[in-house]
Amino acid sequence: MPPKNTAISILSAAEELFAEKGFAETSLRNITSRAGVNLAAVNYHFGSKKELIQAVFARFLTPFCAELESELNNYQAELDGQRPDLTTLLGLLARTASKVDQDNPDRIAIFMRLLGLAYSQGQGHLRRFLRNEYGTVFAVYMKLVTEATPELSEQERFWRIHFMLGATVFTLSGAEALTAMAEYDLGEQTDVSQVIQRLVPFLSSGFQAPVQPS
Amino acid sequence: MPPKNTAISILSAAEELFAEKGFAETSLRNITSRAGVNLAAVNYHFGSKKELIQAVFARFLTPFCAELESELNNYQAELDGQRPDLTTLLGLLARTASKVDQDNPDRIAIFMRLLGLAYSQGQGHLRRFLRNEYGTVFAVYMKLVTEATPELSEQERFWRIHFMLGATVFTLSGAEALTAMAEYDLGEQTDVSQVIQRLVPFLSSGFQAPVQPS
DNA sequence: TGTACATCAGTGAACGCGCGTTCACTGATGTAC
DNA sequence: TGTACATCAGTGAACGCGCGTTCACTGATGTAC
Repeated sequence: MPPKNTAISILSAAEELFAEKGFAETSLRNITSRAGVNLAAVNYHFGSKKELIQAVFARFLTPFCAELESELNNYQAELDGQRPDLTTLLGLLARTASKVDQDNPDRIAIFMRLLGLAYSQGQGHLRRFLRNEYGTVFAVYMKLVTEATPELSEQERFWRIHFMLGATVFTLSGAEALTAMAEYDLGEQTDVSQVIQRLVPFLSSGFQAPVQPS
Repeated sequence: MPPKNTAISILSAAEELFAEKGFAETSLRNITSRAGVNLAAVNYHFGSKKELIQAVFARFLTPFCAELESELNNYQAELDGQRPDLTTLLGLLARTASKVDQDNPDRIAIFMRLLGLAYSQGQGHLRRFLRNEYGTVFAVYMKLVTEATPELSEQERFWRIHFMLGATVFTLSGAEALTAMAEYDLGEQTDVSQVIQRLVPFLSSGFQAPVQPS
């Protein structure tokens, strides 16, 4: 079956390879040869390597953010002015992530890996792109998290959000290696959705920890 | 003041540049021109770029692990067979990190950034090098963490350790950007040691969260 | 003390290679008259 | 219905560039006799 759409083949190959090796380490020759298309097709369809990277993120994030937005609207309507609950908000994010790509539950892990790379490698163009395109939904989510944790100072909340983000991005982005390690060391099979299930109570407790207990 | 030792100038320049841009994105020409030395000096002193990367890690980790080992011995002697305490173990790690490079408290952030990069970029050679060189101390620390949390199953402990590692590596490796963001958004100055102080209760609560509360 | 040789730290220029990008081109499909 | 032209998707080969590495070399310092 020859691929119908060259652009889509390129996006899929790029997504896999970027997640495996990083952006700089993946060449357009890698991508086009895995996709089975001509080298020049990347620049034809996307303009440049940078714009290809952005397109890979957009293919995941556009449906994800649309779904999240509608989930948030539902939840806000359901609340009807009551205070939101942090664990519910975290669960909502987890549910959105698994809903957006039902036939490939590991897609979220691949995307987290890309997100981690985007943070750790330069990619300033990407951060700007993401903020411009998807900043609004994120701000709504943050507003609800703030309402759910009125006992925290702004500073404390700021840092704890990043602690959560770190635990999530790091473990899900390394999920493939970690589940393999867990199976080898402990003899138990785990999949990404189980990792997320374990994450939620950890994050919830951490976020709501007493401030400076010692 | 001309640098006394070419090899040390190279290590320092490489450490800075790797942390700023990543391994693949930093060329030997970048490094040698910042260090003010000849391009060929890297291969003369270290053999190859890979071995330079390993040397950068070794310069931090060798004193760090020596210090950690002696701290662990002290603590074990002090315990005298009693059960270790998780928060104390986390604090011990934090103290070791700040002790090892007193005149540059942000060094730990730079190192965490390198560690995060090592995880997220390929660098299989580096993971092998780190396990061979420093695996033993790490195993002792893990044994104490296990004794401190007998109520957790092996699986749960395994995952929670990685959640902690993720929160730590991610926030400390992005510490420069995050403290700047915190200052801009919230008008409050923060340094790395304060971030670590905030981390410890978060991690401690997360690690000891009730299993599957919902 | 003097001479010969070895070692060490560093240098300058070049090597081949893989990279992202460009460009003139092809062949198929769609549109106007 | 037929012809002319425009658009689109893709191609093959080449471009210049920066990369890590190599190599023959230099000059200073140390060692043996």
